[in-house]
Amino acid sequence: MQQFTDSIRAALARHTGLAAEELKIESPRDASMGDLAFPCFVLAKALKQAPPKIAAELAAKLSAELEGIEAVATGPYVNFRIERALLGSTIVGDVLRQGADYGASALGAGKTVVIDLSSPNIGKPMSVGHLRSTVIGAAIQRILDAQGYRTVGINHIGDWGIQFGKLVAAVDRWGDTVDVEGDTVRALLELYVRFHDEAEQDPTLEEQAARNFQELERGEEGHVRESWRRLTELTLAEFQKIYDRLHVGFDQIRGEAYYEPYLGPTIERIEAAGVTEMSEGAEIVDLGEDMPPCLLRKSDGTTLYATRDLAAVFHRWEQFEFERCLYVVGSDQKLHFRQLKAVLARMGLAWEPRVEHVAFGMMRLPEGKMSSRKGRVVFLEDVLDTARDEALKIIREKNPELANAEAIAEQVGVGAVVFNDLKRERIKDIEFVWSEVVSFEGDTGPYAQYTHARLASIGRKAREAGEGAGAPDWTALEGADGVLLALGRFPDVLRSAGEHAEPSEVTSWVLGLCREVNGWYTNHRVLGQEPGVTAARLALVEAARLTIGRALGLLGVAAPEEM
RNA sequence: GCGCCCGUAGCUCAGUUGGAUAGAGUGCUUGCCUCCGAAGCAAGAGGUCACAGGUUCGAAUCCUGUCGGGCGCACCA
Repeated sequence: MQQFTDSIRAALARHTGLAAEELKIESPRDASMGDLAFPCFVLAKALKQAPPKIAAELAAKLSAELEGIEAVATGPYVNFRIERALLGSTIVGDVLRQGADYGASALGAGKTVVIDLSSPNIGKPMSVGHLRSTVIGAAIQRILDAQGYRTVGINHIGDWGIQFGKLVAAVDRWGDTVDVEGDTVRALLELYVRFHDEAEQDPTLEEQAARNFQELERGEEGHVRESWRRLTELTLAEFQKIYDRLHVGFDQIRGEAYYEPYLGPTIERIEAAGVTEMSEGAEIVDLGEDMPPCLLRKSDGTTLYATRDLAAVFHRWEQFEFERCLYVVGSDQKLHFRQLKAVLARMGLAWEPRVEHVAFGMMRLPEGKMSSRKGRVVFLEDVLDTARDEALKIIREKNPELANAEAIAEQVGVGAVVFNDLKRERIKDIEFVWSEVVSFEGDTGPYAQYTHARLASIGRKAREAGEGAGAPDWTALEGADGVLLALGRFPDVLRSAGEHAEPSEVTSWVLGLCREVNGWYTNHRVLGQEPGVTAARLALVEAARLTIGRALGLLGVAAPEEM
């Protein structure tokens, strides 16, 4: 596809005197008008002519010199129509030649992108809210990987803070009433809630918690640290089961505790930049009128979240000299990241713009905001299980002979949940509605998986029948324009999705491709045609299957051959 | 109160970074399984792009204001 836009751009540049990069080539609103379009408004001022006149003149000149591309003026637009057989052979050829690499590029060669994703808290359950950071971050990482970036996915575990003093105190008192070893997360949640309930009557609890955390901060290798370490390990092991189901891995798993030794030097570094001051007994960086100051050290001398994040970002810069450092964190923390960046800016660090908060909308329940304290949460594990069970039910009904039904139900169910989370623009809030999450029809992951399975099935049948050999007759792809153009757009979609850190660009594109493919093959039979016709259509089927599978893979959704 | 984000079909969302007659899914009403998998396809109805101004050849898109919703606002993370 790129070759067509390139040659059109080059020809336009020759005739208009504008630089090729300035010429915006877009798609016509109505596909019947052409494959590509150039609006002539930009030239009107310079040439002092009406856009329709410019379009007519350009069309005449370009038609003559572009091989295989017809240029027609429609009002103020020049519309380009690529010769059908050429379009088909070029795009299908590109896809099949590049195979699983189609859409990949070397855009990011030699550049590193650090991605902070998932980042659950020890002692709290992984809710459907954490799902967002995990699947959005992982999709962004895969999309950037495909463009040649070196990516470093970091799971920044919340394993520090006063709540661990509370947790250790609670386990010490009531640990034997719950199953900490076997069902860690639920047990710790129960203890945490109990701690807060009983602390209202018993002030010694808060005192104990504070002593515990102080011991932890001192770095003392005693009972508290031992207990903290054990709870962390048990929780992480439980989280790992979910990461396995989501097929998400990390290059680094680091708790906030990792940065403890760096906190002192971090504060010294900020002090050395001359931007710190004391205010109400706390050490702060003043950030002007626009936002509250950033607190580095509380009046009792201990550090805060922001201090640890600053330590982490310095550490990451020194380790990687990243091109971008992406924080896939909910939009409720926007102010925090604005402050973080403002501190870096005040320090005069040139790399500050490379730090980006990739914010995403909040997951809300119909009855209100989620709250683990009020028991108003949906556990991710339950969601995945329910979706898997629902998928299995449908498989038993629609495809009872399917081998490995359980394994495929897992792929479909988890795929539905993941895809649903990546479907809309990430900044938008989501209301969690069960019926939407376990829906497998329309704009859903299973719809894309189904399309993939159908295409795979046609390919299988062709191999069994020994069809598809011989020279393709590319004119047999008439009516497949929508599929071809969608396939041709894929590399651009990936680039844009990476640039914007926006996986939804890939989901909505792949749904569009699937819609085109489904429409096409219900009207154009592949098998049992003239050999040239079957060969061409089969090649398109294979190209579409590969690309859909590839796109789903980047999103973290499995693409089964049968379902 | 202040700041940031969101507002497009009954509902959930796209809308090619300012371009042509605003599109999907879902729900509703229909039609299609002797024909490569009906988790599918096709058709119909459904819109003052929250509202009011402004910027220009052109605005759902940019600016200002209003309304509605979400999130946040120094010693939690």
